[in-house]
Amino acid sequence: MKKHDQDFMKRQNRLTVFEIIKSQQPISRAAIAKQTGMSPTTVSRIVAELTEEGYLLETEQVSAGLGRKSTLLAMVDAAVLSVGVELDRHRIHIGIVDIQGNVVAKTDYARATDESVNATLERIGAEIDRLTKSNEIDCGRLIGIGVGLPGIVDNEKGVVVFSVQLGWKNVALAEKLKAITGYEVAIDNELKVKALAEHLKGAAIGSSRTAMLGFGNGVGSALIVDGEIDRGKTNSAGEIGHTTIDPNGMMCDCGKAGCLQTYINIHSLLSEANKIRPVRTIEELFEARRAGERWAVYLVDRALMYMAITINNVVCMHNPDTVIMSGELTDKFPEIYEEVAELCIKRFVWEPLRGTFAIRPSELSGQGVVIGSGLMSQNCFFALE
Amino acid sequence: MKKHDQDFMKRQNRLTVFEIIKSQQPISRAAIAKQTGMSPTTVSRIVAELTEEGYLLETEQVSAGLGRKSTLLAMVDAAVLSVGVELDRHRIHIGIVDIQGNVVAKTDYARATDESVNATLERIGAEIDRLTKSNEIDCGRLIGIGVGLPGIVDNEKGVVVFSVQLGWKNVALAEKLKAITGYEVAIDNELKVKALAEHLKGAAIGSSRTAMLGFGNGVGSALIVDGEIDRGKTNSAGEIGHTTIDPNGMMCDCGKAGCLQTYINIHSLLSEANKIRPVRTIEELFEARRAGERWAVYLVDRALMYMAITINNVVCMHNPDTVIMSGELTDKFPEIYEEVAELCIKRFVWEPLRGTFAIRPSELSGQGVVIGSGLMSQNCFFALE
DNA sequence: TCCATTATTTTCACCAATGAATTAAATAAT
DNA sequence: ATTATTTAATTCATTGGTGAAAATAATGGA
Repeated sequence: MKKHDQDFMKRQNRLTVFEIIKSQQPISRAAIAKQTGMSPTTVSRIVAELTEEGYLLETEQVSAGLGRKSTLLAMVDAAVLSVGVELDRHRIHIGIVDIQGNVVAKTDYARATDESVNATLERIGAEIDRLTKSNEIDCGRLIGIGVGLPGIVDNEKGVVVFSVQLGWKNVALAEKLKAITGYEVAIDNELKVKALAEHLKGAAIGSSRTAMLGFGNGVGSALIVDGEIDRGKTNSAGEIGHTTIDPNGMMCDCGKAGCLQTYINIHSLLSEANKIRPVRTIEELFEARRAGERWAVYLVDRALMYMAITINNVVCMHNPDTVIMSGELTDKFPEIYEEVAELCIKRFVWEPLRGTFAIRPSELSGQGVVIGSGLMSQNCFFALE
Repeated sequence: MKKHDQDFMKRQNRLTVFEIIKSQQPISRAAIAKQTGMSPTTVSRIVAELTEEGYLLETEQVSAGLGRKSTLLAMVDAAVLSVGVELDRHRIHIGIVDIQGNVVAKTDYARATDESVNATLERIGAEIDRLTKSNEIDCGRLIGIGVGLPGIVDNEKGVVVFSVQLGWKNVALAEKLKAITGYEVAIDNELKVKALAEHLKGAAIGSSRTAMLGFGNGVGSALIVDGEIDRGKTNSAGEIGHTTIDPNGMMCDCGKAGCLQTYINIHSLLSEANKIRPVRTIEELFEARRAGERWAVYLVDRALMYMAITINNVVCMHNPDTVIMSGELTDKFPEIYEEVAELCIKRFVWEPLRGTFAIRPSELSGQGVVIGSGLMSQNCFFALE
């Protein structure tokens, strides 16, 4: 429970006006007043402030029937910029993201899997520097850096608690990167920020409850409730890779039997396939399936079935209005989306829940993490300031 | 996004002070000021108001070391009363609940399973009337009625969307009961209010993320996040009875194969048992298991295993700090609690999640719904007023 | 032209919260 | 016992955001 003083009240109202303009622009002062219940006085004052500070712009005048025309307001997209970083084992993507989630500049490069934390961060710092300079970014408008990475991440403390993929444990990433770059740094799990990106700019715009599923190397889920990332008590919400799907099933790397990820994971699929025939890539496996080879059909069909089951189980627990499928599997083989969605609804979803949600493919796959982490860091900024 | 004006600010601060006193009483004005960051002036004014209105009481003076003694403040428990109703197929429990969740008066009676909605509500109204009169309850302090029942319930609209157990569909329960009694009525799913009760007064006090599991006739879960019931987009969050646990498994009543509830449900267990030997009650089944009869051991062990799996899966998705086991099965056979909890942690929980949560048996089983629904209706009151 | 209508700005009063100063009541030091 | 110190609570004046009403602006229609 927070103290509510005049200052807090003002900041909240500013934020409200700001968010409305951001999402409904162009919009008039009067419309904002009507929608929020604030007095026109207040809206005008806040708008004047925000304009003064360079966040807003009056665009055209429009007549809404009778009476004086309204003056429409719009965001100055470049008024707030942030950096979004996708930090993966093999590759790093960096982008400059504006207030609307547009990527105004970007770069990416390979990362050596054995590179140290410090070396990785130094390089990121240098690349951000290069990127801002070569694109003549107004660094005065750059308010922070967001980083999305695989693993359990403590957003509040800015610490990577545990990342199997990166091999990191209790790394004070935000602090270190801030020391290097000078910017505020917000970090989070990559699937969670990706979900945020889809909610703000992708396939889940307007959704008040978005469940994101990631099928790739590992299985994960993330939930956005009323625009907020649901992180769980210890930042592990959505770690569904180790939900038990078959207590008598295959052994998982984690030492338990029947973990979900054992049946969907690209890595697992390949190692299962290799018991039958040498298969190097997931593409080969899907090719063999298309060719109708029994073992490939079996393996992939089973994976798709478990994907459908996962969607159903997530829906039962979370009751979302939108489910987004994403990850390496759906990126590489977009045709499976329809198959899984149909299978899920026809075979697994309980009748009363049918029609309460939509299943959609990710729309930002390539840039989701960059956009999401960039926007997340902007949220942190506005929450504080 | 809500409008923040002075009035809102005042109500929020009042609420903050109120909640702190409720949960930390007896406490001094100074301590509240320190904790909230409000000025002593503000706290004093709010306390004066609340005292004036009869909600608070100065108790004793206590010296906290040096300086002037603090005057401790406490709630007047009977200042706010509400009615909690547990509405089940066969039986109805009614209680008068004070602000601390104490049941100050109660009654219960059988309900004919074919009784109409109106007859059921008329009877509830009459019983509430009788209860308040015979216990000399100050009806001026009675601010509302809360009802907990099985099924999908739209709390906001006050409508029972769908209840298999009661055979109701789209019943405007809150409206009807308000028309009969004159009191404000808040309704919700029984497991959800039970979770709220455990959070406020039972096994999950102090938890910021409580997952409640109900194992009985049907399987369900409920989640309390920061003291708020998580209802989902269409009030179906936690409907885990129809999560798919074995795609090639037994048929469920719902027409799908391998639903979780098919393996845990008391009804299912009995019908499975009866394929082998006539068994009338769940007690007989457990008795047979204790006697070491193979088929009974198999059926019950399988149910317990799926209960353990359910806990694991809920933990993976929600990442709670506390998991509460409740329901007819754990009420009747409390010994299974240890067995399930141990099995869950040893066999199913992923290493990084171990130690992040506690599994506890419900502490309010008999009165959870009455207390929870009563307290829920009080929350609604304070949120509005 | 004048009037009704709607949008925006200006002026001003209101009031919740705050901070400084004060009063109250205790303990510690002398 | 007396004084200094510490903490609690109250009193009073100030601050600042908001809302209400009036003023101003701009438009379409009679």
